[in-house]
Amino acid sequence: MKSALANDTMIDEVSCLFGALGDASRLKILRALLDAKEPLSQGGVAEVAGLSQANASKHLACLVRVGLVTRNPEGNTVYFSPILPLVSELCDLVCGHVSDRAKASYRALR
Amino acid sequence: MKSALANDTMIDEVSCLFGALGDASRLKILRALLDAKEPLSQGGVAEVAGLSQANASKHLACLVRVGLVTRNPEGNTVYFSPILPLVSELCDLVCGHVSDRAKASYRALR
DNA sequence: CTACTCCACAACCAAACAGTAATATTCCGC
DNA sequence: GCGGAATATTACTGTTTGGTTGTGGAGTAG
Repeated sequence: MKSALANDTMIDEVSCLFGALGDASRLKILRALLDAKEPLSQGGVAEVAGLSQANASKHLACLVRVGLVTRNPEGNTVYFSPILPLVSELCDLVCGHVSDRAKASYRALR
Repeated sequence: MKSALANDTMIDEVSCLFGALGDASRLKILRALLDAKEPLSQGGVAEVAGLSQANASKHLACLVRVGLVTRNPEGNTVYFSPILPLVSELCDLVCGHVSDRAKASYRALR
């Protein structure tokens, strides 16, 4: 059977989603949300991830837009949560591959 | 336990890998490699994906650099293959999520 | 050696993007 | 109402990046 990348609109959507994951600041945000077992306010995210307020706002908007994070306003503050298990599975897959590659290249040097 | 995004070098590596996936041309290359059940030459990739020769060369180099594609020269031509099952799993995960979201937003309009 | 094919690389341009600073806006407590 | 806290948005800047064109090198057949 054909790959899941059926048509070109799917290609565009998927590239947007992967593109959202392809930035260190946004990954720090996702790490903050994954490590905290509860929703975080935007301020909390910014503090844990080490980003300015405006910067965190922009990156969170991006993650919400592509559907990796949910946005939940309560009164004055907005709480964000990662989409599970999608986000953790993606990170685990890629992290596993990265450390495997690192191990292999380490062994190759001995 | 903590997320797999342990430290900042891991964040950088992972963002590079996701960034490589976050481009429509590179996804078309991966689709070409996944659909063809055999290694493709660079020219074959460029033709199937609809890219110029130089462009395909650059994108393929990017995919090889982050470890999503293997490079296998034979005589004058270079053959490329996707890293399985990593690439197909990542695409399937994200494609599934994208079509689920599309279905949900469709239902929400009725 | 010549001609041809396949690929890599450099230089360049235009578009996209991350980050910042400053300024709204919305909500809450007083 | 007023002031403050939390978030969104705008304008701007510097950097990055995708695409093209052109060129050069490596391999192969004649």
